[in-house]
Amino acid sequence: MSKLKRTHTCGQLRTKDIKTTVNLSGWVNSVRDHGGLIFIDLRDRYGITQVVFNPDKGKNLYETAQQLRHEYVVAIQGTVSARPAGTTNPNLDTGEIEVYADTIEILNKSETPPFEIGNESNVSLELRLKHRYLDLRRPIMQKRLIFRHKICQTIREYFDRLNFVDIETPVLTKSTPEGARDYLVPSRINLGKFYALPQSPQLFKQILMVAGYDRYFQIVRCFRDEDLRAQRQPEFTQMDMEMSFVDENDIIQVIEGLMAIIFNKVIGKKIATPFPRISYKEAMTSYGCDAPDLRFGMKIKDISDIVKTSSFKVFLDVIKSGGQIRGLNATGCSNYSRKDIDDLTAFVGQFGAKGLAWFKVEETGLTSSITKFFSAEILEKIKQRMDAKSGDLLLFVADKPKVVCQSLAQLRLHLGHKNKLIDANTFNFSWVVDFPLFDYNEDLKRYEALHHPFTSPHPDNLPFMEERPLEVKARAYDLVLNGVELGGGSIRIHTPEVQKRVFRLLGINDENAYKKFGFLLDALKYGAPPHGGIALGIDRMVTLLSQLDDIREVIAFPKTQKATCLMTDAPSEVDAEQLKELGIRLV
RNA sequence: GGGGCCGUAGCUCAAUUGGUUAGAGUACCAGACUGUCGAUCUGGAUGUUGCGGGUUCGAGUCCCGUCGGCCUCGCCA
Repeated sequence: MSKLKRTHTCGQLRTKDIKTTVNLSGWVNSVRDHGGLIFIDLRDRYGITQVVFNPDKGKNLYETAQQLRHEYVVAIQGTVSARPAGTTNPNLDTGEIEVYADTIEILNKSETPPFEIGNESNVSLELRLKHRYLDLRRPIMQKRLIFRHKICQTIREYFDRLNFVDIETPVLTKSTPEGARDYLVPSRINLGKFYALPQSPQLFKQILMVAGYDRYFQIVRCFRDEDLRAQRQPEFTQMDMEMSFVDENDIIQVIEGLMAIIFNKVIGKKIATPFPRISYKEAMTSYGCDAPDLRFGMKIKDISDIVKTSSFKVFLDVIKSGGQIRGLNATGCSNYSRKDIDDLTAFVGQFGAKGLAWFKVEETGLTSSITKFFSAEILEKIKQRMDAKSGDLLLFVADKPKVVCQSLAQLRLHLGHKNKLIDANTFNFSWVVDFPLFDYNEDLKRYEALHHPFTSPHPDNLPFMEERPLEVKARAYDLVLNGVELGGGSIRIHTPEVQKRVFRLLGINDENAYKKFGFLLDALKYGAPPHGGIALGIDRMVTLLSQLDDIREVIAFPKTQKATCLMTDAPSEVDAEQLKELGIRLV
């Protein structure tokens, strides 16, 4: 260890410290060698301080200073001095002062780094991930991870104050059907058997409610073995909580309070609560998705009823086969060229839409290559339905509801960004509520849980659950921020009877249910209190609050799109001996 | 599993319809310089054009394959 134990950080010294002797430690950010005078910027995570080396202070000192290069780690001792008039640096918090070095110790040298440790990063993500220790050394990355820490710390303080208990749940647990693909871990002691890494601690937190803990929370890692996206990593972090003796509003209130305090303490902003609530049906009808971005309008409208009397075969065929015609008003976009519209058509094509019908709104009325199929009366009705004014462009998709929803939802976002309708500085929270409990999977020909199989049906719907499953409402709620699902939760089923009924509807017979979820069904038998909770994606939350769009920017060691770690080279092959012990043979 | 974009000096990029010795900025190295702070000035060194094959008189450029990174559809209760 250095004899020069640091007394201050590199972001700390001010004019009031002038004439004191200090020790600083840090990384050499830059060297400016004037021959007879050497300046270095010394950096640590608190800031940058300029250190001056003068040959008058001794030959050894000066010769050592001449050896300094980028990212050398040094400790110096020196005197804090006012900078001469005209040489202060307003860009540095410490720019009024500098430290005249008396002693320097090179604690470690550094090879020339593969990229510069500045705030500007033109460097490829690939290189950043490979040398993540250097990337994370950049002030901007340190700021992001510290920001994340502060959010997590605020969450912990908040829940602690409300009497929640932080309880750890297993990482080696049981593989369950449905949901995402599990990451599996072979068991050496039980050859041929596997643990799964948790997709979430869902069942454990419910069990904790049965155990009487009443209020649980955890900031916890979750794992899902699915393909990656900019917003999706195979391992991610959730703020997970569960409460007993509550209804939807209790959970919602606690989370609104949490978000308000995070904004207040971490960002210094006030946000209005309660957050608006929008039904799943309204979200799908007006925005085409269950996590609508409410920062701008451009709502989706249905014109199926209007155009069913037209002679446009494309529309008529779609209606006949149970589809719909919906569209949106691209306000002020009637100047779009043929190519612009072709591009939009290609855009919706990737979501399954076979085409994009369009009308330009002009003073004289609607113009398009397909107006001849529509009577003047129909065109007028379309214009009214779409609130169209001269200069607008109306875009329609005709297809199955699912395709229409997805392509219009994406088109709406696309146009919102393209036409700069979205204020990037607003934080728009909302709750999406009144979800259906079940969804019908056409491919598998069976019902699936929209949320998860432990979500409570609305009690009023229990009598007809088996007869009309799709009409059953779930006691579920999703928190949406700027069009991104931050998380979701529900009031859970707390009786074995209802839980078994839901399993049966999902095609899980009692025998299988016991095999997979017996511990839950058993637990529900022994006095399970009514309970519910929610989980929020921390990575997404931090990303959005940092106004970034890639969760890798707020995760210290993220994986690539192929789910590898470029720094450690995980996953990697293992010794034949290791496989043998596990009873595993590669095929 | 499908579709798309990208890969040239340590880094970020350029290189005309395929054309002669693959360049620039920056970083790096050396020298000069006592008030710089993106220091400056002078000089220098730096390439398996990801890899393999093909087309061609000639390939960084075109084609096929492969590896890697990214975006996306499916997938993600």
